[in-house]
This record gives sequence, structure tokens and C-alpha cells, in this order.
Amino acid sequence: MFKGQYTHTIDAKGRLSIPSKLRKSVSVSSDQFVMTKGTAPCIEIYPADEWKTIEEKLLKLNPFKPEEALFIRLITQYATDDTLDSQSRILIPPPLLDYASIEKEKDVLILGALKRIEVWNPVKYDEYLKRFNESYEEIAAKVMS
Amino acid sequence: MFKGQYTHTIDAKGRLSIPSKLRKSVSVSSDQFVMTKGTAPCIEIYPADEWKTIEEKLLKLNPFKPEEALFIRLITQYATDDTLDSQSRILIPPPLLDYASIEKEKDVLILGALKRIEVWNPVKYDEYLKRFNESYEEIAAKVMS
DNA sequence: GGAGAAGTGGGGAAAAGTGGTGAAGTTATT
DNA sequence: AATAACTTCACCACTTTTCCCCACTTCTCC
Repeated sequence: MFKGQYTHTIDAKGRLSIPSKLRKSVSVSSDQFVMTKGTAPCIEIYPADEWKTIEEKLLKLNPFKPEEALFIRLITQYATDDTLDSQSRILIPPPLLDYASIEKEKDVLILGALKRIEVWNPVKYDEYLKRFNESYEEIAAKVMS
Repeated sequence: MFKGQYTHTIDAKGRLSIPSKLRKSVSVSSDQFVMTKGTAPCIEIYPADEWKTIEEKLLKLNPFKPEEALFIRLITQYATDDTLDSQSRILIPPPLLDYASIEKEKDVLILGALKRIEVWNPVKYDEYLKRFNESYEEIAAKVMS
């Protein structure tokens, strides 16, 4: 499972190197990833295996229900798969960078979040945290009870 | 189960040696630990086995629910695993040191707390204790009845 | 007081992260 | 249809950080 936080930079070509500790968390030899737009304003990266389980859930939705069809469009529209290059980097497509307000040659915050990796604009992540008024203890008590 | 208190120093590289008495409390040959931010202003260190039970709870949460996703981010962001080096030390990442107000080359208070080990800035621990008005005797009566 | 264990400090090899160049393939233009 | 220009992707090289190992000091327990 992914965990930890890391600060890397997106280079001028839109490449992002995946922290080695996160790479080691992935089931061996699977350097295939799928990235898509996050439900929060970030980029979500899934190992290919994990993406399959999400895809299965999507397949159970009914595309004739407008709302479910919309969700399918939104999530698949931005989905891209890629394999790591020889320097363990993935190439992030411009639409995803736009969505997450990430600029090339700037620092990004990489979060390990169990089954997925999240990539944030550090400023946006701060703003995101501030939107919630509750303290860590309060949330822990509510969610983990 | 961990118990006792110890005073060690964080070295210039952010390393902390785990007291030998605590090491002996851990189930044999498991020198794998996971540390994360405490609900109190300290660092919590769990043996890897113990952490798994926490992780299982987290995996049952639904990352498409905003509040549950937030909690996953908060707890996993600070989670780091590490194994003891040949001198029985672990490396504590800067974000955790910041959170617990611990500086390098300073003394820290290490507490054995049953299933986990806690690392405190000694000053912060005093402040923490003073926040509670009740006496030891009163708390005991309330909690243990 | 001595021997062994525990705790602290530091240096060097190896890996991780970043930047860049060149070849191959694609598109466009003459 | 051929050539030029641009984009894409794989590979190479350098810098920085990490981590592993060795050495010394201090404390503990006979």
C-alpha cells in the first residue's frame, strides 16, 4: 500500500519521476500505471491491476442513466495509461496538468494514499485542507468508529 | 507490550535509536516499523504487524466519499515505514519532526505505550499534560471503572 | 574495575532524481 | 511524392541524496 509524502518536480516535458519508495510498494514488475483526474483537484495514479477493479465497478453502472453515463465520461475522458521510462518517470498529459493546476518545471506534492498515488499542486493541497474545519482527532473519531 | 520512558537524542541526520528494552518487547526478528503522526502532537511508531491491522481498517473506507478520502490522505501522508539499521536506529522524515516540534541534535522523550512507541518533544509533553485539569486519581476512576 | 552492551557520530559507495540530446516516427508543405 | 519541420520517445550523463558500514564514547552489570 502506498504511503508517505514526497516533493518532486515536473520537468519541462511534463515528466514526473515516481518516488522509489512508492515503486517498491507496487507488486513486482508492474510498471504499468493508469492516471486520471481525481475526485479532489489532483491527479490520481493507479497501478494497472488496481485500475482494473475500478473499471469493473464502472462496468456495473448503467450508461442509460444520465448521471451514471456522465460519471463514466468524466472519469474515462481523462484516463491515460503509461509505463515508466528507464528513469522511472511517467509522462502526464497536458489536460491532467491543467485540471490539477500544475505547471511544468514546478514542484508538486506526491501523496501515497493506499491503493493510489496522488499528485497535487502544493498550494491547492493547502487550500483543500483548509476547506475542512474539523481537526484530525475529530475526523479520526468519526471515520474510524 | 511497550512500556517505560527513555531520553535519547535525534542526531544531525534525523536518526533515532530505539531503546534496547523496547526492542526486546517486539515479537522476534521484526525490525520493521511504521511511524506516523500521532493524534496527540507526537510521533507514533508501530511494529509492522500492528500497522497492518490499522491499514485493514483504512482499506474498508470508501475513497469516493470526501470525508473518508480526507482521512486516508491525512493518515497515510505522514506514514513511513523503515527498518532498523545496524545500530538499531530508524530515520524519521522531516515532516514528522516538524509536526511533533522536534529538532535535530536535541533530546526527545520516548514513551512505551502498549502497542506503540511515542516520541515527544519533552517541552510539548509537559504542555500536553498541563492541558488536563483532572488528577491522575480522577482520570483513573473515570476510565477504569 | 573490567568487559560487554547500548547509544552516538561520521564518511563513502550506491541509488535516486533531474536535465538534456539524439534518433525515429509523424505531419505538413512544396 | 519527396523533403522539411516538428513531435515523441528512448537513452545517456550529471548532481544530489540516501543508506550502509565502521569507529568511538558512554553506560550497565558483573
